[in-house]
Amino acid sequence: MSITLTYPCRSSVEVATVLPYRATTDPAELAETAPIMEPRFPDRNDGDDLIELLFFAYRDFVADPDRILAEYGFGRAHHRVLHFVDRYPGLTIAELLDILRITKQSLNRVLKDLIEQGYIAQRTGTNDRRQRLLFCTEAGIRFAEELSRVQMRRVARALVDQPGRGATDDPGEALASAQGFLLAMIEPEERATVRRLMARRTKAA
Amino acid sequence: MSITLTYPCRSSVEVATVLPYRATTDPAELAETAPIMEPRFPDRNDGDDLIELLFFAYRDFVADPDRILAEYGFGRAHHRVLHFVDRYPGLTIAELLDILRITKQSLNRVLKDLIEQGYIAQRTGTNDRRQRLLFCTEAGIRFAEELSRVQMRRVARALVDQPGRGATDDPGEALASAQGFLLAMIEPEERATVRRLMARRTKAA
DNA sequence: GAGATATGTCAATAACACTGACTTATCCGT
DNA sequence: ACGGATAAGTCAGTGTTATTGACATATCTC
Repeated sequence: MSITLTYPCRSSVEVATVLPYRATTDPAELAETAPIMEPRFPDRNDGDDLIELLFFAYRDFVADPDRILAEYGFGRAHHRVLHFVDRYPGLTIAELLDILRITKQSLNRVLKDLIEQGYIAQRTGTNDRRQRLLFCTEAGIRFAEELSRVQMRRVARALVDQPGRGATDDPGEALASAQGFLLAMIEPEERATVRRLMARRTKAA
Repeated sequence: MSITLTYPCRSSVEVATVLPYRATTDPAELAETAPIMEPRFPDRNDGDDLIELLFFAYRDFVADPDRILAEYGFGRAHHRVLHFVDRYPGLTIAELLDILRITKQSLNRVLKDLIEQGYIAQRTGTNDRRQRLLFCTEAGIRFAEELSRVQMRRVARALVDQPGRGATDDPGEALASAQGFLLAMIEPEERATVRRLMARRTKAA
């Protein structure tokens, strides 16, 4: 029942025919429910390892800025808002809500803090005057930069430090494969949105 | 001042001589503070991209189990405890606290819920009777498995789905490089601990 | 002008974390 | 066997981040 197309050398991921989950009972829709190729881990430890590594990596990844934020009396939520507003100036509230996946009320609390303390400023939209476009102030840019620095350092080191990678290995490959993996971890329907967003970045090289 | 050892083809990570940060002012210790090779992104967009991708990947990664947990009336904190106890039966409270990086009080709240509802059981340590060894009950194992399944699926797909990867590419390589990157993201002093922990896994292949 | 949209705001609640202080049981070295 | 250290449990209070539901305002679009 499970056609293993596994690749020769080692246990990693196999592809098996599996009936895809459908929320419908509509016969017309179910008719087109052909078996699809569903990837599986022949050794579930490989999957568990990756799940745990993601947990540990994220744990330490957020610990860096947390230390700095505590000095300013802010939390992680403030960091996320500041980060995205810094990187995508002119972001609207709706866009920010879609990125962060929190409610308007949750966003408002932290956004209010950042505006009141002069890190973020609002401007009424020009095309659509209902929108509030968000921008970082000078202080906001500096703050975002300070937070970014520690995370940037960790990520840069991670690309170079990888055990098993020789000095001859191209870190550009490590970067590309990390980006590829992380992008593929994103919900498929959201990938285009993320790509579109990231294409809007304004920082100079 | 910044010696670029960048690799030919594309902009990714360069290595520059940088004075490492030292918390000390002790001259003896400072004397041995030789410049070390500090990796940098020549194009900071590469770093920012990776930081954001990690955010988005983690956001969607935890969203899967969140939906299931909500049905049971549990939260993320319960999932984390259940996951680690399931995978490392006999885990002690102290070990769990070190993994999760939360306080005893925070752990106790969720652990109590899981014990009261029959997903986790405690046994007094045999070597050291002060310790409480944690184990999943049958129900706990099933619950953990249900939560694991959706995350496993996302991770397995991510290794196969990666855009730019042809069908000829070895997903074993994708797995190895994702593991390498995530492990390298972990605080260096913690990597050994994580490796040691993961070597203790008990699940059959 | 009507309905949809973007934002802001009120009140109440829950999940998850923290600090600080204290207790109990057990282990280990002298 | 005593004393200090360690593992765990617990009490009370607090803060951050999130939630829901309801409603208000301004603006856009047709």
